[in-house]
Amino acid sequence: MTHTPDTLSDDQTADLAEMFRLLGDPTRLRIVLTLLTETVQVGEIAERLSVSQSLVSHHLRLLRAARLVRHERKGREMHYRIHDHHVSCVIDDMVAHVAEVREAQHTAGQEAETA
Amino acid sequence: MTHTPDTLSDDQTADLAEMFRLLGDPTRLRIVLTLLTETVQVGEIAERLSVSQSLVSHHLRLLRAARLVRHERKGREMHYRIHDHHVSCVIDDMVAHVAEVREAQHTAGQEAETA
DNA sequence: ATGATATATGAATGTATATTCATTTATTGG
DNA sequence: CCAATAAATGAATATACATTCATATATCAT
Repeated sequence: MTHTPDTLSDDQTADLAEMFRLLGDPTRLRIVLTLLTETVQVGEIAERLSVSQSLVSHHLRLLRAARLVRHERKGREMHYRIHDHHVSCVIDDMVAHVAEVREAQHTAGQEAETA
Repeated sequence: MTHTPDTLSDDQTADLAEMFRLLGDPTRLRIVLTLLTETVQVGEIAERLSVSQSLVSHHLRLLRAARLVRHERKGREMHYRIHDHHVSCVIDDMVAHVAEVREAQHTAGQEAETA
């Protein structure tokens, strides 16, 4: 059911947590979602998400370091895109999970989430 | 390449970020990893990870609310396990990503991570 | 009922970090 | 070279939240 070895090294576990943590911030996640299907330059990301260019840059630096996104210079512009399909997969799976949870919650009506 | 619609509702995006955030804490992630292949009771999780029972309980509550894990009472014990295969998939994919990043970093030698 | 075990909860706190603002570094065109 | 545009960086701050400690709830055995 899972290919993940049940024992990961401390380093691997830390890296894994760090990746998830990076996607765990709403602004940063929205940036990643923006880059999921397109290559977009910094200024336009900021514009689309209505956040400051500075903030986008700060976040992109972290996302780059974790290789969640790639960048390439085109003149004065920096073009960013998702790093690879693993990242897309992770997000796809999580979107599916969220969808299921929401469905379950609707089905369950207004009961407490976890009884 | 991705099935994720490029426009998610604000709520969906928030939920998505919340899920990732939950996996983004090292302790909480280790708890989830523990439950990836087995059903384990609270006390034993605490023991295996060498953290307090209280802390494990606090984390499990959050993981439960997000339906990242399920629980079932067996006498005085609470048995926890991963909620569903989506969660396993997310982790598998991310493990693969981390593995690739590490490989790339080795290959690249000691250059700066993002030039 | 009582004591013992397993888990959950609440409040308090220190730390990590998202965001802002000001500034700096690149790159292009004149 | 200069001005203009695009992006990156550093420092400062306010806030969120992981952890601890003390206590409460639940279940079982006697």
